[in-house]
Amino acid sequence: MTLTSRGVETQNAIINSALELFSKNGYDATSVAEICSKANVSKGAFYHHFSSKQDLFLVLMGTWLNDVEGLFQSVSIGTEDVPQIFENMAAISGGIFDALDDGFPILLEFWTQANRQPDVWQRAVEPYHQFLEYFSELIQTGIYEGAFKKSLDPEVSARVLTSVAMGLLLQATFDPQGADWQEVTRSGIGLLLAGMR
Amino acid sequence: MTLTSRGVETQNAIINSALELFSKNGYDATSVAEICSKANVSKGAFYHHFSSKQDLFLVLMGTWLNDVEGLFQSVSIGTEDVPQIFENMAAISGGIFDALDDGFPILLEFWTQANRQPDVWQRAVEPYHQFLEYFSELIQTGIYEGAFKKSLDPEVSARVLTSVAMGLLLQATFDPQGADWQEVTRSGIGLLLAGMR
DNA sequence: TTATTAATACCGACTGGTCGGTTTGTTCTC
DNA sequence: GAGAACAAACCGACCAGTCGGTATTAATAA
Repeated sequence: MTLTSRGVETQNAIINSALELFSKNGYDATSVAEICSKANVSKGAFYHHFSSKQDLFLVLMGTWLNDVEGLFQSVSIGTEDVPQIFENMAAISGGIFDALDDGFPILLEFWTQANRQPDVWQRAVEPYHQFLEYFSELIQTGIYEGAFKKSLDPEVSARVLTSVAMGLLLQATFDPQGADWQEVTRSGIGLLLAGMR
Repeated sequence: MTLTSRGVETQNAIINSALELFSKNGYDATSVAEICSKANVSKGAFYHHFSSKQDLFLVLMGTWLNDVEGLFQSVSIGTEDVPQIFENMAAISGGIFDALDDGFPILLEFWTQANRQPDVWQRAVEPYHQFLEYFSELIQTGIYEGAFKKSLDPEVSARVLTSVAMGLLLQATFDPQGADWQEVTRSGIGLLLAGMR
């Protein structure tokens, strides 16, 4: 099963269309025909490249999670002060998701699908755990450097930090005009870091 | 347009079946026929009581949000120490959602639907804002009582607190076995309160 | 108490249309 | 010319919602 350059192009077209439609209307409410139409591609082409709608979803989720991981890794280079890293993350958190086109809605879609379909769940847990571990290690370093109090449990704190981030994104997506979310995010991370010192 | 006791019973049967199915499989993946079957009710009965599938969803969301509000109000009576109230909330947060049958998955469903359908959004914003206001007032009281530092912005802090709660529920639903979520919740609220003092 | 009326509650077959996926055949590309 | 890439017609299952008609229940009159 080789791949011509033309093939890769249509694959990308399908993936991009699907990303947009899934995040706007959800997995179930998005039809394969709709995806094909937006990608200027026939159904035959679709099922030549993907074995099913779910298959496309899994591929989509995989590539998206990879992209996110790359972006997050790139944030923490050049700085050694751990609290500063978290504050940097907070400062650009909006931008990170903007850079990924459709941002949080699609993550929410991944989340709900993973809660329902075991195969989706299995593909999502590992990146999720890796992400937590990355945070955990960062916090551990912070403790070692004396920036955080020694009684802190890195793993637990990592989950709390993740919670704040996810909760803020959830609210910001739901009610974008409701608050200055950049300010709320900055303040939230600030409160948490203050509690961790 | 009156209602016989028989009518109320079938209404409840439909609502309960729908609650279960919506939270398990989602709104789109749940068919009206499925709901009827589970409720031992015909399609005719369904459309006698609800004008559409969406209508049922809105009714369902309304009653659920009312129930949640009642539960949260009932938590804060009998105590005057504001930080203690939050710690109590954290302690019973798991129980609160257990008491509401299907807990967080259905809330997630409300959230995603509200992000997509304007009418759902409109019905959800008001309770959401009321909830935030309730938290905000609680924090304001805490500041007045000297439990929190004066530089704290009550509204912003309320949103941060909500974020932690939602983020924790999100993670706990996704990965129930991944951690001792009761402990993580306790610790998370603890960190936040420490930062607020 | 009983018969009548009317409104509520309900049934299930049916409809127009959409869905994910298949099939058959054509067109590119190497 | 061989296999990859694509197009479009097609299929059966399923969907939300409708409709003509039937029970059930409550109010009213005899």
